[in-house]
Amino acid sequence: MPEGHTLHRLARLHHRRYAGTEVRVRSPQGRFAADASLVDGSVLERVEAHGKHLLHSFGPDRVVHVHLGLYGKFTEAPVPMEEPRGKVRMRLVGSTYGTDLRGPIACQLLTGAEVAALRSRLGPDPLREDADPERAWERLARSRTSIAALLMDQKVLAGVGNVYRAEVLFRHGIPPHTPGRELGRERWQLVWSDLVELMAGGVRSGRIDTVRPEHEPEVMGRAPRQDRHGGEVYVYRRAGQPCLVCATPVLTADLSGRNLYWCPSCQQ
DNA sequence: GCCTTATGTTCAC
DNA sequence: TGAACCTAAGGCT
Repeated sequence: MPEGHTLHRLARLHHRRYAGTEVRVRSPQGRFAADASLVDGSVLERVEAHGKHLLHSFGPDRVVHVHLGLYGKFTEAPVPMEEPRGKVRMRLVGSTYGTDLRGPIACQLLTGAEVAALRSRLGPDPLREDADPERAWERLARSRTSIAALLMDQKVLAGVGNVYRAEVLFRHGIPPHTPGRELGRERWQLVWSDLVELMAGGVRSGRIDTVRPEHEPEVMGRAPRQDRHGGEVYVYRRAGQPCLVCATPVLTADLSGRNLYWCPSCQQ
């Protein structure tokens, strides 16, 4: 589930639910227990996301850092909550709601300096006001690596995952193997502003929808369909199926361990 | 029920 | 480049 929009959506939700109040923080599973005891009963000051990283601040030197990885999930329930079921890494309970975290790749307490180090490893995040797309362009402009690989590199750009990568390249007709430095600055600016818009939509809806109005099922005279993750997309996980625009079969390939999808005809 | 797969990252070689 | 990690859902039998 987690590309950047998911984390920003969670940040927004957790801020609304829990910020400004004292919260109980515990680790029923135990793996986060020592850190949890250091913030348990404290006032949660704010929650924010940077790329796919979620930060719950209890003070400048007490920041809970969560990265969901591929499997991590938050669930929530009104208080009083039932006994935790399964492996709950962190349970955070406020006055009206509580939330359980399972299966994250990271859940740890960080100091201010550690948070700064984390941020310095991340490229600009299309979902953050403070993002500077020029920083990403500087990396792209001197790289022979494919744009498909660069879009997924969190040091270049923070928050884009496998779905947004495939979809934004399709929407701009960019062949995925194009070297970063051959993209051109103007094209990059268009891609960036499209990501800003697409991902903001993802934060609002909680799903990834990338199909333009003119290609929607009703307009194209085909049956409505949704990707497994709940949204409507052009090429992601549609290998072998006809392109929604030109009917050419969608291709797939392994690119450094991740599945890449594209239309060889629309993206030339 | 078992097997595969997955919107991710890190570490060892 | 490949394995490891953590969990759940879908497809298969």
